[in-house]
Amino acid sequence: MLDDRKAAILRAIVEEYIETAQPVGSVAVSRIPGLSVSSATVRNEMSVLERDGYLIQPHTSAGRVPTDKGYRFFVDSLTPTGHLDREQSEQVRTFFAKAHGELEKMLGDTSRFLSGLTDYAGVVVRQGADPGRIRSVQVVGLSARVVIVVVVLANGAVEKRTLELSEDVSDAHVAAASAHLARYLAGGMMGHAVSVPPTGDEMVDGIVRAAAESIVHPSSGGDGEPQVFVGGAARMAASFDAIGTVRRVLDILEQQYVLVTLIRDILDRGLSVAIGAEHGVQSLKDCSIVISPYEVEGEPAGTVGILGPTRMHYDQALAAVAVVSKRLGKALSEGVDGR
Amino acid sequence: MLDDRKAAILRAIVEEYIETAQPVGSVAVSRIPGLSVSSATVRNEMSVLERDGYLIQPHTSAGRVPTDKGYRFFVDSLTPTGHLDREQSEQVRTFFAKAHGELEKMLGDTSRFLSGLTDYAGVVVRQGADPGRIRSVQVVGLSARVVIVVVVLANGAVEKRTLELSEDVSDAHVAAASAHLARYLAGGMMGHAVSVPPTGDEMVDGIVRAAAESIVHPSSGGDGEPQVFVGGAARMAASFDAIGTVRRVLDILEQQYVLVTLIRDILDRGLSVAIGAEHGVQSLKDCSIVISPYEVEGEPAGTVGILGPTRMHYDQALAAVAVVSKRLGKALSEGVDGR
DNA sequence: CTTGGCACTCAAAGATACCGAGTGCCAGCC
DNA sequence: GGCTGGCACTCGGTATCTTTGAGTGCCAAG
Repeated sequence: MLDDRKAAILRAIVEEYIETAQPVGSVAVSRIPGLSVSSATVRNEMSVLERDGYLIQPHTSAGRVPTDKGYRFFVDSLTPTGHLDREQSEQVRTFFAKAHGELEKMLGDTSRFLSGLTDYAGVVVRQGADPGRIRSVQVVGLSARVVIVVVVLANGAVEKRTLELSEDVSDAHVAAASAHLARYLAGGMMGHAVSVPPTGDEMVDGIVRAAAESIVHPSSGGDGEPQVFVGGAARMAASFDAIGTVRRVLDILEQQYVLVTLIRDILDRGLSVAIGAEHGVQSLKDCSIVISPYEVEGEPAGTVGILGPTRMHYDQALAAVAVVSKRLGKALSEGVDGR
Repeated sequence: MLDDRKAAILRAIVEEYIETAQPVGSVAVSRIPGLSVSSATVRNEMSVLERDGYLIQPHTSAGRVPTDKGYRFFVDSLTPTGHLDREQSEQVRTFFAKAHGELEKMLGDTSRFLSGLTDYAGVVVRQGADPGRIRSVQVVGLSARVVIVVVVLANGAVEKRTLELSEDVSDAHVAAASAHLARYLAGGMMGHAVSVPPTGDEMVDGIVRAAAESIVHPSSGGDGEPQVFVGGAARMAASFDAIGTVRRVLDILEQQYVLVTLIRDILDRGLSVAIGAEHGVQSLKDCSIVISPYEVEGEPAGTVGILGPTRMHYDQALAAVAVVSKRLGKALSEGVDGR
């Protein structure tokens, strides 16, 4: 749809604009090596590219700036090298060598690390259902009607669900339910249906049913919702000079629900990059998101991503996100750090 | 140290400046009701206040702006009404009526709520040691050398500590240690020393000792460090117009360690407000912090606070922070929401 | 001690001119 | 037909200068 020369010109303009944040003029483009045409020719091509919606002019007598469509073409035509430069690879290596600690801490650290690596904001979303193998289940009574279910997964994650029961239960009931659940759920997978046979005691079975339900159905109760970790939000401030833009973007970064929806949306569309207004969020029209899901033990467990200005270094961002998601998945699959 | 008239003039200037963010001139001050002096007199007084370090002039032929010392005088002379206005009280009521869920979620929500209430950034710090009564202790093996200790507290909080042992242990050892710890620690207080008698089995005792240590000594292992929740960081962007300032402040808000140290420092000095450069953090020289510790079941459990520009509405901030810390402590003391 | 008066200062806001990067278009050339 | 050099034109950005007015400091008189 774009002949070679137009494509080359468009790519050059996008690259130049990403680098300088200044509208790109025909003379600058005509100077790129490998394209030996005069600036007049470039001008003609550029005006076609503008007519077709790949570029716009901020005003007459200024150079051109890529539109979302222009960036999209650029990103799609990117040969995914998937390689970081030497220094960055080194950073990734040291980070994951040192990475350790609780799951949440690890994910938070990863978001900050991603941000430092790319100089944009880093995001890590942990999907609600942790697909780990259940290592232990325990029910603890807090008051006459409230019990808490604590599940320890093989990777060291601890899930808790607070349950409110419909009638008072005794400590003996709770203990019986705890033992019963432990017997039937240990070794199973979090979020998978498991049938737990009744014990015969109606009180105990009530607790067992509620607890099993809360484990199988991640959305019910507890912190079953996805967790979001945002790191390096401050770096967004450096990417924009309009204070209003910064504010709007930070605002979105705090609304975890919006972020999660947004990321899920991009994944559902089979994309790994969303540019400017492609995602529906008005406040992020000057931003792009680059994401990559990660898997723990072969099961999708979450997503890592980067939020930056539309004029971001897509190649680096894509590579960074890909590498980090892979390493993160691997690190988490290995279970706790001590092994 | 300041006569009545100077104090009145200084207060008027601070109030006016907080309201308008513009240097305050002598004419504006001379118009305040209750002070019937001419602008010339005010000018004389103002030049004395400047000499004494309460005010500065951005440049000749501009009005005056309060210094940190000026704000300090203002804050110290504030009669603490401790009352929020009608609408805000209403907001606090509804928030705490609806507030529920996991402890972490609750604290995060509180930080966001504080931010919404005051229009500055909200901060909640949870001190490392949760002083709750221990409801249950369990040790779960993750691999041959790694075990995780899960403690459920009476208020529904779940603490975990990952331990790496010096030698391989069997499941039987872990189970024995778990049972032994449960017997001796249940009912005790988190963070308090408890003597657990040896079992005689050296393997089991090794686990028991390590686990007990991690519970008693909150700093060792696990997520014993204080947790920080920051809400409404985006609102900081509205308070400043220099993009650099916004960046620096956001940066600090992400460095949890700095925040914790800073807040502890203020508390140690017996203050509840730190203005501008009073705290040592250079990046926050244009910010003030208003804090108030909260207690759960009579024991200090953390701190809530607000970070805003030095020209913040101190009376409202102080009242908001005081009310929220009290209500938060109460809400957490009541234990889980279901009761 | 207070006050009105007055000269002085200086940032901010306009006004004006200029510069130059960049465009569009055209006529000539390959 | 497509490419190119040339040229007139546009228009945002910068620099310079002026004006304006809020605000000060000081002084002499009340």
